[in-house]
Amino acid sequence: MDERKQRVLQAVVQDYIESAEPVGSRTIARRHDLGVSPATIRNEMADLEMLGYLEHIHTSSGRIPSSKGYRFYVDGLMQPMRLTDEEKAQIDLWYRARVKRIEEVFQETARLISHVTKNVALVLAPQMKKSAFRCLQFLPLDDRRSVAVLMTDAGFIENRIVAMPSGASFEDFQRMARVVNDCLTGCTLDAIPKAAYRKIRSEISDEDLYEAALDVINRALDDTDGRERLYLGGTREMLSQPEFRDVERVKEILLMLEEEQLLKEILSAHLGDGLRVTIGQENDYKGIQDCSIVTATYHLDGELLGTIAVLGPTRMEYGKAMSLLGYMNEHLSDVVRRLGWQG
Amino acid sequence: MDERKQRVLQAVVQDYIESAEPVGSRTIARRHDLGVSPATIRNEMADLEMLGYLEHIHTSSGRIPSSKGYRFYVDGLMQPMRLTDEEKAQIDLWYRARVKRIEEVFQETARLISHVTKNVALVLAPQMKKSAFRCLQFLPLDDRRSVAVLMTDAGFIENRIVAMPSGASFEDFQRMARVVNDCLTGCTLDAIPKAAYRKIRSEISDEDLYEAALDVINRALDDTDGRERLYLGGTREMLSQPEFRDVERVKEILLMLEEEQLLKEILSAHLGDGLRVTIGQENDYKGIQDCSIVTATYHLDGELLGTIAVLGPTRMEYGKAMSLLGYMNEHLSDVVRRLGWQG
DNA sequence: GTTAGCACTCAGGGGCGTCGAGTGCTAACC
DNA sequence: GGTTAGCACTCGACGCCCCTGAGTGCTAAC
Repeated sequence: MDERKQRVLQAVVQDYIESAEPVGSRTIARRHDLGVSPATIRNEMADLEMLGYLEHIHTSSGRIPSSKGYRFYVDGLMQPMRLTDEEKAQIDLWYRARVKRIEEVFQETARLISHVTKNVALVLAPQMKKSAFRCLQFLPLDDRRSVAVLMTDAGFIENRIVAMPSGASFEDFQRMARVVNDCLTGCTLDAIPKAAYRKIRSEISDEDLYEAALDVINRALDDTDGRERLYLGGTREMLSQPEFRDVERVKEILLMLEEEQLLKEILSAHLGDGLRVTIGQENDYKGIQDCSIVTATYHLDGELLGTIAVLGPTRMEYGKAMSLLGYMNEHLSDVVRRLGWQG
Repeated sequence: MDERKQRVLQAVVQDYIESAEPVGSRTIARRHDLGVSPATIRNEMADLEMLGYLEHIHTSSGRIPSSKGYRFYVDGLMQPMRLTDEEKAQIDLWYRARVKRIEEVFQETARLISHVTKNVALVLAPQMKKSAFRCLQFLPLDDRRSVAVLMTDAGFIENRIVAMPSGASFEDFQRMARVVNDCLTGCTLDAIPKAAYRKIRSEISDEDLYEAALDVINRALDDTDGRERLYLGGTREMLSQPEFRDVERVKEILLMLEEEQLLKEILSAHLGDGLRVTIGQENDYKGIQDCSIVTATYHLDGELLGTIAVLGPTRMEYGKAMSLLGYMNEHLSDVVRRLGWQG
C-alpha cells in the first residue's frame, strides 16, 4: 500500500466520520489537496476496495470504510485529536469539586465522557473484591435482622440486610464485627488468607454467628448482586448520531444496554493494557458488529482497577475518544489514589 | 349527553387506545354493537366533536379523543381492567423474594410497572427526612475524613463523606455518634426538636465537633443531594409505543426524563389522595401535554410516604395503569411497614 | 329520528421522469 | 506507464401524478 493510497484512505475515513455519508472521488479531490484528479482517486479507491479497506453499497454510491479500513486508519493514519482547553477545563473543574459519595465519581465520569463524545459511555468501577477490607459495622434493623455496612479502602461502601440467627443478639453481631475487623484489616477481599478465616473461627465460638459472618463477607463479594458496578451514560446523546435515526435500531441498542451482565462481559473481553480499540466486526458479540468500542483501563501500581469505555457506531471519532479516555483515566486513577486505595 | 353518545365516545376511546389510529364511524359500527348505522354514529360523533370530546385532524380522517374526552372516559365510562392472575403472580413472586437492599425494592417496582404497562414508570421513594432517625455511625476513611452512615427506620441508608475538623480524632467522631444516637433516636428527621439540638450541644463540648455533627445531619437531609430518591423504569418499553416512532420525540422525552428535579416537581404537583390521573393538556408542564400521568401515593397510618406513577401517551390503558398502581401500592406500603417504618 | 346515497377530502402507495452524485471504462496525453 | 478527460451508465432521492381506500358532511328519503 503506497503512500498515496494511504492518503486516500485517510481522506475517505475522515470525511465519512465527519459527514456520515458515503464519500466520492470528487469530494475528496475538492476537500483534500492530493494533487491528482478525481479519476485517479477513483482508481485508487477501486484498488483500496479490492484490498478490503473500503466498501461499496452499490455501484455509483460513494465509498465507506470497512472494519479493516478503520483498523488501518486507527493503527497508522489517525492523528490523536487533542482535547480543547475548554473541554479539559470542564473536566478538571468537575474533578476538583468536592466528592460526596464515591459512586458519584463514576457516574459523573460516564456523564462527562458521553457528553464530550456524543456516544454511550461505560464505566466499570473497581471491583470491590480487588480492594482491601477496611471495616465492617452493623446497624440494627429489627429484632431479626440487621444491616451490614462494609467499607473498603477505596471508600466503597456496601450495605446488605442480613438475618440474625435466632438466639443471636445485636450485641453478638457487634462482637462479631470487632472480630472480623481485627482479623481482616488490610486483606484484599478476593484473597482472604485461610489463616484469617481460622482466626475468626477460633474467636467466634458460636457456630451460627460464624456462618453469619461468612455470609456477610461472601455476599459483599458477590459483585453481580447490586447494580452498582457498571455506570452508563449518554443513551440520550447517542440519539444524535445519524446511525440511530430509526427507532428500531435504538430499541435494539437500548435493549442491549440493559443487559448489564453482557456489557460487563464485553468490557472484560476487551480488558487489555491501556487504550484499546475494537472495531465493528472485530466484536465477538453480534449485536454490536456495526459499532466500535474504545476501552481504557486504569491502574494503580500495576494493579488493574477498572475500565472506562466509549461505545458508538464504527463511524466514531476515534482520536477524540482515545484522548479523552486517556485523560479521564489519569483523573480516575488519581481520585482512587486520593481515596486511599491500597497500593 | 345521552347514553348513546356516551357509548359512542367509549367506543372511540377504546378503539383508539387499542389501535393508535383515528377511528371512523364504520369501524365503530362494525366492532361495537350499537344497533345503529354508521351514518347515525357519524352524526353522534359530529355532536361529540362540537362538545369538545373528540378531535379531527382534518376532514375525512377518523376521530381521536381530546383531553376532555379522555377525562370523561376515565371518570365515568372506563371499566377498571383487572390484572391477570399471571401478572399478579409475577408481581407477588418478586415481592416475596429476599430483599437485599432497600433501594432494590423501588428500582424493581419501577421495572415491574414499566414492564406491565409498556410505559415509563416513576417511583418516588419515601423522603428520608420524613422517616425516623435510627442510628448514626462513622467509618474511618483517612486521617482527615470519615464516612458517616446514617440509617433511618425504613432501612434507608445514606453515606456521606465528611471532613473531620483538624484536631478531631476518629474517636471524637465515634463519641459524637454516640451522643447523636442518644439524643435523636426516634425523632423524625424533618422535625428534630430544639431540645434535642440543645442536648447534643451540651454533651459535645467541642465547637468544631458540634458543627460537624450538624453538618452530617443536614447533609443527610438534603434530598437533592444524591440521585437516590427517584427511580425510573421503562425508557426502553416506551419505544414500543407508536407515539414514539420518530427519534425526535424520543429525544425530547428522554431529555425530560433526565431532569430529575423537574420530574419530582411534576410528581409533587400531582400529590393527591390515592389514585389520580392527569391527562394531556391538564398537565402544567408544556413538554408533556400530549402525555398522561397516573399517580398513586402510598401511605402508612395516614402519613404520606411516596408516589408511584405511570407516564405515557394520552392514549394509555388507564384502567390497567390504575389497577396496577393500586396493586403495587399495597405491596409497597406493606414492604415499607415490614421494614419497620415508624408509624 | 334514522338511514341511504352521494360528493368531497385527504393520506398513502405505486409508477414515472428528472436530477445529481458517483462509478467504471477507454482513449488520449505527458 | 501513470494520469487524466470524457462518456456512458447506475442508482437513490425527489417531485409529480394518479389511484385507492377510508372517512366525513350533507341531503333527501324512509
